[in-house]
Amino acid sequence: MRIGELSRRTGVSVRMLRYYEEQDLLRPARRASGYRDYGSEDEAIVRAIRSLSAAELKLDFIRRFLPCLRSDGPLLHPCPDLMAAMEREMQSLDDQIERYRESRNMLAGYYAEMDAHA
Amino acid sequence: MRIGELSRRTGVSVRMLRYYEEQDLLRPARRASGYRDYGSEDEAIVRAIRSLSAAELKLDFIRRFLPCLRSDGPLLHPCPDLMAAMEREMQSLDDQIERYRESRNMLAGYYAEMDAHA
DNA sequence: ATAGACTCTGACAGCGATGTCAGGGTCAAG
DNA sequence: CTTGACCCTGACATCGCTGTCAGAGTCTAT
Repeated sequence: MRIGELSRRTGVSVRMLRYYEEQDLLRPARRASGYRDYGSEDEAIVRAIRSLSAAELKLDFIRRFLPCLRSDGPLLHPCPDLMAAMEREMQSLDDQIERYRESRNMLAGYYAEMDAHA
Repeated sequence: MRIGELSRRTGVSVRMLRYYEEQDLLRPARRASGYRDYGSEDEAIVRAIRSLSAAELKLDFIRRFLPCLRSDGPLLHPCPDLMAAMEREMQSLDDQIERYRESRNMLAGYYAEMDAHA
């Protein structure tokens, strides 16, 4: 499929799809015309990328998961470096979640206070 | 106190303290020399700002809480606009937390898979 | 063949939070 | 009075992601 269709299907802008390629996250085939030609597995990849980057994982980091994400690709063998990076990343996600919780509570506190004074 | 001391106490860079002022979050007095002169309540404000912005609340939004944060200031009366904004913000924090959870789980899944293949 | 929708590349702009540098005052201790 | 630490302003740079624009092909349906 061409880029427009993939964009429609995934809700990711054409611009970003090109950017993903630039970042080496996608490698669509090219037609004679130069048009990008995406396979159906790319749709799943794009969705996975969105999920991961919705939690502020950098594309730089996500790229290292490509072998995991590509269903057809070789199984990712356990690379110690990558696993260590993942641990750090998970820890940092946990921390971030905790910070979000605190902020949420802080907001809720102010909110309740205001509400009481209403 | 001068800016350097406040910076040391809060762990916030001098640059950022000036930036906060630029964003109208702090309004230190000025000495004849032009030096900023912070009061002790500013320390608490800076900490609160850090907490809130650690959860990616924009300074633009945090600014609206200033009357809440300033202990000496007038009690914030319940402004419907602000309360609506807070609701949106809390909702968006909840969403964000959820996304982080999903990503964390996704990562954990990959991690476990790798570990199993080790 | 022509219009209209689609695609290409390349470049520049903007977000918000930060760092950093330059050129210049201020102040306290020796 | 000089030195060193501190402060001032203003500006430019960076990060990653995203939009947008321009100029130029491509493709499809009439």
